[in-house]
Amino acid sequence: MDNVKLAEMLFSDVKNAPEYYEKMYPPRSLGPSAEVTRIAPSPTGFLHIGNINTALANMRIASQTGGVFYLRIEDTDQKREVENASFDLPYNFSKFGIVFDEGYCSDGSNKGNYGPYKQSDRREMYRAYAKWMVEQGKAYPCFCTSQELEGMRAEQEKRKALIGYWGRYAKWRDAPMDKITEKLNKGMPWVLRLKSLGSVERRIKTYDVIRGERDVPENQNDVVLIKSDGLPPYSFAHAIDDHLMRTTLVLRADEWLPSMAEHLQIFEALGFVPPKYAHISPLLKIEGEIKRKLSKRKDPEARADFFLEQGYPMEGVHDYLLNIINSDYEDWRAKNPKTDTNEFKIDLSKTSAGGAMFDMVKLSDVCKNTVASFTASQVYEKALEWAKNYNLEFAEILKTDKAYATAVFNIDREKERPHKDIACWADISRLFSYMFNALHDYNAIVFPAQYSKGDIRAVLERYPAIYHADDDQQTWFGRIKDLAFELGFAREVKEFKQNPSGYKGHCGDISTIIRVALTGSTQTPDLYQIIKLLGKEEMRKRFDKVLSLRA
RNA sequence: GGCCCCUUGGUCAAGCGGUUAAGACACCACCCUUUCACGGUGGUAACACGGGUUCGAGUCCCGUAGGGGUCACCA
Repeated sequence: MDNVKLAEMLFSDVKNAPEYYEKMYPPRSLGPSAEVTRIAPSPTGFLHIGNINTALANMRIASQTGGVFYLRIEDTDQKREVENASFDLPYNFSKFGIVFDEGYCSDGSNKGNYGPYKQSDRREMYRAYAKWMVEQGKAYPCFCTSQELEGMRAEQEKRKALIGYWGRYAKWRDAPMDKITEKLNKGMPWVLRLKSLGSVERRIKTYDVIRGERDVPENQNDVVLIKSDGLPPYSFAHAIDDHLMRTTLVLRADEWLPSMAEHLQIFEALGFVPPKYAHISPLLKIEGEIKRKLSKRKDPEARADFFLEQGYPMEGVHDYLLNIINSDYEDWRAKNPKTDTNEFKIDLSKTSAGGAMFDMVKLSDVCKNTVASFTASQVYEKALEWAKNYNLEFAEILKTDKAYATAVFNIDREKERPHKDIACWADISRLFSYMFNALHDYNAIVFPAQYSKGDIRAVLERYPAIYHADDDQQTWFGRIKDLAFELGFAREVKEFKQNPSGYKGHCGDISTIIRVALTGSTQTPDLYQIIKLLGKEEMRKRFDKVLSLRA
C-alpha cells in the first residue's frame, strides 16, 4: 500500500497506466523474419563516420528482411544538446544515403505509428512506467546529493570496493516512508533508482548476434531510472522505447557491451521481452604504434562531414563500409559489378568482432572504381553538385563551358577499361587543373631531372610545327616518333631497350616532355585527347611560357 | 583498479580439428601497350606468446602479454 501512495506522491502528473501505451503501440504485423532496427543518435551536432556505419548496417538489415528502420532522437540530456541539431539529423543522414522508414523528421514531425520519436516528447510514457515500477516496489526515490555520491565513490575507491550505488552504500534503498515524505515535502530534488535484485556473484547468459554467447556478472547497482529533471537516462529510455517501438534488433556500438546486463535487468523488471542485440566494433585509426578509436578531435576523417567535403561518392563509401561489415562483400561486388548493392545480404554473424582500421587508401581505391563506372556527364553533374557546396570557384569554371568540361571528363572514360583516377570530387580540380586555364599553374611544372635543357627546348620549339589537329591518333604519335629520332631518341621503345647506349631515350621521353610542359605531371590520361581539347594555340602558348620561365 | 571485449601479412580479412594458411588494398618486378594509365602475370609479407587437450591446433581449453571499451542524474 505504501508503494502505491509513494508512487502517487512521486508521479502525481502521470495520467496513464502502462497498459494504455501497450495498447497504443501493439506489436507490428510484419513477416516472421522481419527485423525492426533503429539508429538513435543524440543531437550533439556531430555525426561520426561510425554513426554512418552503424546506420548503414541497421538500414540494410531492416530492408533485406522486410522490416522497418527508424530514427529516434536521444535528447534526454538537455545539457549536451546543441540547438537545432535534431532538425538537422535526418537531413545529415540522408546526405550519406541513409533514409528512414519511420522516425523524427527535419520539420519536427513524426513519421510512423510508433512515435513520437524524440525522447523528450516521450516524457509521460517514461514516467508512467516509472510510476508502475514504484508501485511494484521495484524502484525508489533517492535524495543523495552529488557531493554525497562523490564521497561514496571516494570511500569505495579507498576500500577497493566495487564502485556504485549498491548494498550498504544504497542509503535510500530501504529508507522509511516518513523520511522520504519529509524530504519530498521540503521539495528536495530526487532521482528514481532501480531496486536491483542482481549480484555480481551471479552470472547471466547473454547472446550477441555478432559475438555469440557470453556470460557476464549481473548488475548489482541501483541505477538511476529517472533523473532529477524528470527524464530518464539512456538505459531506462532504451528499454521503454525499444519495447514500445517494437524493435527486434538493437545493433549499436560496442561501447554499450558492458551495460548489457543492466539493460537486460531493466527489461526484466519491466516485464518486457528484450530485443536481440548486436554490438559492432568502432572504426579505428593507427597512430604510430597504437590503434585507437577514430577521434573527432584528432582525426578529420572521423567527422562524417569530411567525406562530404572531400566529395567521396556515397556509393563508394557504402561499398567500403559494407566491406568492413561483411568482408565477402567485395568478392560479391567483383562478381556482380552492375547489381544493386541492396541485393547483397549482410550477415551479422560474419561480422568481425574486432575493430577495423579505417583505411583511407582502400576507400580511395573503392571510390575510384565507383567513379570509373560513371559516365562523363554523371561525373560532370556530381562534381558540379559538390563544387556548388564546397568549391565555388570550381563550380563557376564547370558552369562556364559544360560541353568542354564534360569532354575533359570523358578522356579515357566511357570505354571498356576506364581510367581510374578520381576518388572524390575534390580530386578533380587538382587532377585536371591543367585542363582549365584558370587553375593551371606554370610554377608547378618541373621536368624530370633526366631531361636536358637542350632537349626540352628542342622538343617545345619544334613540336607545335609538326602537330596537326586532324591527325588520327596513330599519325599523331608517328610524328612524335619522327621528332624523337631527329633528336637522337629511339623511335621505338624496343629499339631503345635492345640498345640503350645508342640513344638518349625513346619516343616515350618525347611525349613525356610534351606532357609535362602541358600539364605539369608525368601521369595524365591520354595525351592525344588532352592536346586536342586544349587546342594547338593553347599548346603553343604554354610552351612559350614554359620556355620563357626556364630560360 | 574491477568488469567486459579483441588479437591471422603494413591494412581489411577468409578459415569453424588435417589447407601448399584464400582474396582485396598497398608495395615490388615483369608483361601488354605508340606515351600515361587501364589490364594481366608473378613476388615480398601473417596465425601475439606460453602451456595443455588431441594421432594432429590458426581453429578447442587455461594462462600471459598487448590493445580497446566501460565503471555518471552522458548517450
